[in-house]
Amino acid sequence: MTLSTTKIEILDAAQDIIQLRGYNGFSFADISQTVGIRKASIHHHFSSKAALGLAVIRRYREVFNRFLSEANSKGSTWIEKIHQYAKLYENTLLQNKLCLCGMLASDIETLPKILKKELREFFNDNVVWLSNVIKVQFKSMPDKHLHKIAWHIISSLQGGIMLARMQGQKEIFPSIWDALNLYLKNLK
Amino acid sequence: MTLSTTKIEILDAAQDIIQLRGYNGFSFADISQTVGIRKASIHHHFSSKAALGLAVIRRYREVFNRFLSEANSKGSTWIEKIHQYAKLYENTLLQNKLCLCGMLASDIETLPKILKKELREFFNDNVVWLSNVIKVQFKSMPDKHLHKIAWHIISSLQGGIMLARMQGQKEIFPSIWDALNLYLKNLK
DNA sequence: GTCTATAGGTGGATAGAC
DNA sequence: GTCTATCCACCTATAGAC
Repeated sequence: MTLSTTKIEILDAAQDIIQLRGYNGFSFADISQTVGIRKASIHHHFSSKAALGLAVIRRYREVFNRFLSEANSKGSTWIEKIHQYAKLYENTLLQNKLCLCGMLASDIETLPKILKKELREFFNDNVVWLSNVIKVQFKSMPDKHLHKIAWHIISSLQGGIMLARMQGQKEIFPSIWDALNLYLKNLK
Repeated sequence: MTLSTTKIEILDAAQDIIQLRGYNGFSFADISQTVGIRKASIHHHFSSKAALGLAVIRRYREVFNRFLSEANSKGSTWIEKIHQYAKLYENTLLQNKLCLCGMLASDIETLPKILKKELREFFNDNVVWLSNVIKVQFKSMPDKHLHKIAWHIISSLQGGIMLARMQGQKEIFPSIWDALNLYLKNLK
């Protein structure tokens, strides 16, 4: 499926604003200004705010999963793979943004139902990927335990990016990776 | 300072809604309905939305700090103290809410300046408390390292509560405490 | 201290011309 | 596919009666 330039620009603008200010902090007026079209014209491309939000999450999820696949094929150690995963968060922080889905996770109670579903699937993908990465090292570890570790990794990184940005001290984030790294190396 | 009943009810309602839906998801209309007074009457107690928000954070911070002081005087081990800290988050999750300040941390880009300042001080208090608790066990550990560990604990718990609520799987949270516990026990 | 009434702004969304 | 014009709901905030 090919997207028109305008459609992509709208998606880009919407994603940017959501990662910066959250779902309730983004409006058609903001996008209108960034893209350079009128509010009414956005509705030609996306029927509603929810439809636009859904499209943003879907695209983000696809891009994210493509990154994870590629990280897999690079043949590095399990720790290096998780470090690449962490770097993804750090790059986001350096743009003063949160992970799109981390931001939406805290907005969950105000989201249209269809967005909640897509959001949970994004995190399921993440848990599955991390679990598989860890499993290579700990072959006999039960899935339940693998998932626990995966959720801990995601929680630390999502919390870390959120707090480092809030505090205006980006150096907080790398130190969280250090701690996480120590935790992973002591696993058995 | 004594607060009138109405004032307290307004603070309670505002805090509840912010912990559930965030700063941009809370309105005078919501509070009006919960407390049972008209929107205009709220302005008699709090001059603006920002003033109300600030009062909510200040009170939360005070209550939180009182809890931390009490936890200190209970003479339990350092791990038990941090576990009590984690329990505080778990109780919040069981009400389907986020930590007030965790929620506001993700809303940071949309907050009035005065709220940002108070928010950062809340987290500074938390870092100081955790650092002091850990220092009892690791007396020669440099402050910088203590702060790293503190930020990691806060990040995991804030991220954990956010994700467990989002996923609708509250059992994710205790498993994050397990991981954190393992991390702490391997510190040296 | 609470009310009604209202101002002035912004939100998402729609109709219809071009 | 983009525009103008408009709708209605909701927002924070204020004036002034009671």
